[in-house]
Amino acid sequence: MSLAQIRYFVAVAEEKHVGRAAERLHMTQPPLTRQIRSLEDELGQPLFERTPRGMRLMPAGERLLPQARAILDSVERAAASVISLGKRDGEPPPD
Amino acid sequence: MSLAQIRYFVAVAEEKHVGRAAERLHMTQPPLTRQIRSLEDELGQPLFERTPRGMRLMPAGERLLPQARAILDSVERAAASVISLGKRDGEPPPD
DNA sequence: GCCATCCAATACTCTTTGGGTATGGCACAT
DNA sequence: ATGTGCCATACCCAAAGAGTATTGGATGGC
Repeated sequence: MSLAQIRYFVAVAEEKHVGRAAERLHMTQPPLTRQIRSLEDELGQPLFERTPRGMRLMPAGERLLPQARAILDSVERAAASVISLGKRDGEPPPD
Repeated sequence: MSLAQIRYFVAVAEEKHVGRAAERLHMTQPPLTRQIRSLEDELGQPLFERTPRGMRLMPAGERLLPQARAILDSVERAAASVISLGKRDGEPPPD
């Protein structure tokens, strides 16, 4: 499970559509399809149900989504927090 | 910033020694050195001070360490939480 | 019922990333 | 001054990941 896969998962969950999610991620559909499948394989169960109109979250996916968002957020804030140390003057993040 | 880099960073921070950290990570020293440097480049500042006896955390590294651990923990728990849905019978993680 | 359409999935290639081996450079201890 | 113990660099190779082209499958219009 890589950060990229987590980002991909969130994008597909939100767009409910691999094609649109790929566009949003600035990549093409096939590699995105593969990464989602690979993530499902690793977790041992399907995260999405494939319908003719797109992708629909299954229970495992519903369980993962909020945690996935939280992880991406933590990473973002960790990076910002460290980077901000480099800025001259104030040190915004108190923690 | 990848999950692998975060794991590498934590290992080096704990071992204070690239060689030992590499051993613990089941890899060799050179790629580990490179990944640490690449992380420092991305964050725009050094995380470690290089001394003749090993690696010592600098302020940016001290700031990052707890957040890095928390991220790895979140990922671990997210995966476990989803995987547990597949197990027959009980569903341990209530959340 | 048949065809056009709109999805995701697969086959295949190529670029990029990441790890390994060998070696260099630097500081300290003796 | 030489040996030892670090991290850094050079170079190569294997594995991961993204792109293009195409297939397969379900649905909806006619």
